[in-house]
Amino acid sequence: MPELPEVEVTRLGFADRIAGARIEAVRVGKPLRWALAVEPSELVGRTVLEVRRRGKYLLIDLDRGLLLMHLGMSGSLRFGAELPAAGVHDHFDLVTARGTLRLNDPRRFGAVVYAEDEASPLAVKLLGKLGVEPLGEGFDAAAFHAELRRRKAPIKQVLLAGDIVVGVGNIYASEALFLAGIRPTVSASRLSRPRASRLHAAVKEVLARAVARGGSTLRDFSDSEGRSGYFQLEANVYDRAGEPCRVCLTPIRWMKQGQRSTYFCPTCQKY
DNA sequence: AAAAGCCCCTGGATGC
DNA sequence: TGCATCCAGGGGCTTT
Repeated sequence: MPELPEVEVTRLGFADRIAGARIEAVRVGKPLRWALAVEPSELVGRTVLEVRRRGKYLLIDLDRGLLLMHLGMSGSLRFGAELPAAGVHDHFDLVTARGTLRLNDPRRFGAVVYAEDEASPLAVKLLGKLGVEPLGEGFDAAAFHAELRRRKAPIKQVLLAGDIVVGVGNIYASEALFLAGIRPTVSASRLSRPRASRLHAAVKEVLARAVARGGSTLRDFSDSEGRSGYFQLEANVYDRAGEPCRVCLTPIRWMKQGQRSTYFCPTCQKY
């Protein structure tokens, strides 16, 4: 579920409130993708400094060490002073003096991992190969084009890989390519400078817009206060197979690319 | 180095 | 109603 917009909306919902809070207890449920890598009791007494985001990871800085969190496919975070008793899919609780941060993740592709610092081997393994932040200063159209020219894989899969630019998942890859008028199957290396530029702008636009709409709620995404997102209501192609294109009325097409669904308009995205 | 497949796991929708 | 199949916002790991 969570791509950059959902992760960022989640972060914005609790970062300010948890900053400065002392950790009172840590509860772990079923195993997530990786082990926590620290004894939960060792975190008690530490203080949360701030919450950052890198790609789809959340980085929770403590006065010593940090927690790396990932929501996987089905994860969501809640933060509140009076959460109900933990349910079967609540697999991590960070209980602080200001409230509890709780990870709910039915499929358990998500993760919570402790690292002493960002240079630790574990943190480097997870964060080291990430591309640039699409909403930051480092996302440059010319550099983006230069990177794309080195890749022969289909542009959709190159966007998804996250090693050139981070945060673009399955929804927003399809949406950005629609906005840019680019067929998802074209080799990244064949995009001209102007077309790469359009894609660069489309990625920024679609992600920023999705953040403003509170993300996309297709099944179960909700933010740290349980609120749904609304971007899905203005999706042009994602999950709209067979429905008319909002621009030209051609039925939206569905296909598989590397085990993931891709949606596109065969008319607006001719090549 | 890059690309393609394979998994991890649970639950909802669909079809017979 | 029951059961099988397919699909789902990700991404690390292994193999070509």
